[in-house]
Amino acid sequence: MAASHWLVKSEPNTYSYADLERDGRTVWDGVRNNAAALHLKSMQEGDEVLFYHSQEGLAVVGVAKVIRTAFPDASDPSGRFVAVEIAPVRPLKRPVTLAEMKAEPALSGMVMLRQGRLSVSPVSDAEWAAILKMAGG
DNA sequence: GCCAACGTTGGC
DNA sequence: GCCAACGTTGGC
Repeated sequence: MAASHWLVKSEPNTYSYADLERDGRTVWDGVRNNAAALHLKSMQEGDEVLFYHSQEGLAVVGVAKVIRTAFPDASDPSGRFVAVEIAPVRPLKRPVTLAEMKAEPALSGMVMLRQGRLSVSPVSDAEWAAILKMAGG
C-alpha cells in the first residue's frame, strides 16, 4: 500500500509543533473519536502528516512523520482507541492558515474543511501538494 | 464567550 | 434500535 498523507490537529497551548521539535518524537494519544481512530489505524510508518494548530494560530505549521504504527492507547481505559508515534520533519517555510485553505479551490473537498471537528483526517496527494506550494515549496 | 456540528449516551 | 439530551471540539 502506498504511503498516505494525513493531517492532525493540536492546540498549541497544549502541544505545539515547537514542542514536537523539542521532544524529537511524541506519542499521539488521547484521540477519542471512532473516525479519527480509524485513520490512526491506517497510518503506516513513514507516512507524512501535516501538523495543524487549532484554537490558536489556525494554521498548518509543520510536517511530521509516523514513526510507529497504531498500538493500544494506554490512556484509554476502554481499550477501544489507539495511538501512534510521530516525529518532526520540518516546519513550513510559511504557515498556511485556515482562511487561505478555505479560499483555495484545490482544497474545497478536503476532509478537514468539511468535517471541522475531526482531529485526524486524510489528505489527498493533490491537497498535500497544494498546501506545500502555499507554504512556499 | 457563543454557537454550530456532530459524536455519544441512555431511556424507552 | 430509535431518538432526544448532552458533551466536546473548534471556528468565529
